[in-house]
Amino acid sequence: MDRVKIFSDYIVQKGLKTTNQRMVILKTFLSSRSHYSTEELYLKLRKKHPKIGYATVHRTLKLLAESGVAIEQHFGDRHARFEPVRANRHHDHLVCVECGLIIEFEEPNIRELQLQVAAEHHFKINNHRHELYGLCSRCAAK
Amino acid sequence: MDRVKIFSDYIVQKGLKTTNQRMVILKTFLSSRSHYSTEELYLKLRKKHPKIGYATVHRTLKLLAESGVAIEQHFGDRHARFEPVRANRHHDHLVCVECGLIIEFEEPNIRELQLQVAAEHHFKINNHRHELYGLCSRCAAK
DNA sequence: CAAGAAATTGAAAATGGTTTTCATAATCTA
DNA sequence: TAGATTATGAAAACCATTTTCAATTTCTTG
Repeated sequence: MDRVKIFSDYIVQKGLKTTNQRMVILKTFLSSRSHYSTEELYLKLRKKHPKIGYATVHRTLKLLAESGVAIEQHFGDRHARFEPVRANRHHDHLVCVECGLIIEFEEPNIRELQLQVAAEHHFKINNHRHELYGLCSRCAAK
Repeated sequence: MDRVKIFSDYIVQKGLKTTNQRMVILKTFLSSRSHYSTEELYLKLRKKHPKIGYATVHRTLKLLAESGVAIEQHFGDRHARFEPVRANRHHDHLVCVECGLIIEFEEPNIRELQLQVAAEHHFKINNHRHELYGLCSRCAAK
């Protein structure tokens, strides 16, 4: 289903309101590269929509996460990042600690092993975090 | 090698000083359950050593991490946690989102797959984070 | 062993990302 | 379209973390 619709439905279902700001934020969020921090998205939005406040961006990102359109991530640095939910729901990340490059990868065998481990410990897994930190080829070459 | 010695050596090598506070913090840190947050350790220490300040605990934990005796972790909640380094250096975590239970596990096959993925993307991995979040058997049963 | 240099400590203040407050504005219901 | 409710933006509050600074402790050197 279209992610805009998912969000709209969530808004209605919760008795919230559809505002210009929310739609602008959602579209900008969906249309660009992933892994936005609140500040990055705020700065980007400000160019075309100087009146949108930081708090609104922040609240909307939280709302996007709530509605299932975005996922909140916490990489090593201090700020949260938000990533649009896409078809390949389950992927993990390679993060370059030097330049900040983030590469997504999917490895079904890892998934399988995760489930196995969880079963061994009688855990019921809701979500997970799996990130590999290091140097990308470019930074390693320096 | 003994972890107290590793730390002492680090202190000397860096031209720092061996203080009572540092030794007390180190020993308490090593002698108890893992995964302390700064505040938890501070509160625990305060019972027997009421004069140790929060800042000192914080600085010492950072120092422990620097010296390789501790590893700084960031789980979902907002504060950092520190874990003593042990023999099974490479392990991952199962975290119960309900009661906070943390179980460590090791799965060599996952490690292998990680290396493989990194190689595919020409990444040089320094460290990683791998956590599975969900409900432990006890909480799932409720 | 004592004195001086240098590092450490603890309390309080600063920092910085995140979250909340509050008056005003916009949306939506009836 | 009015009235009720939610959203917005700016500023303030929050809170874990980090830094500052005067006083204290450690350690080196004479």
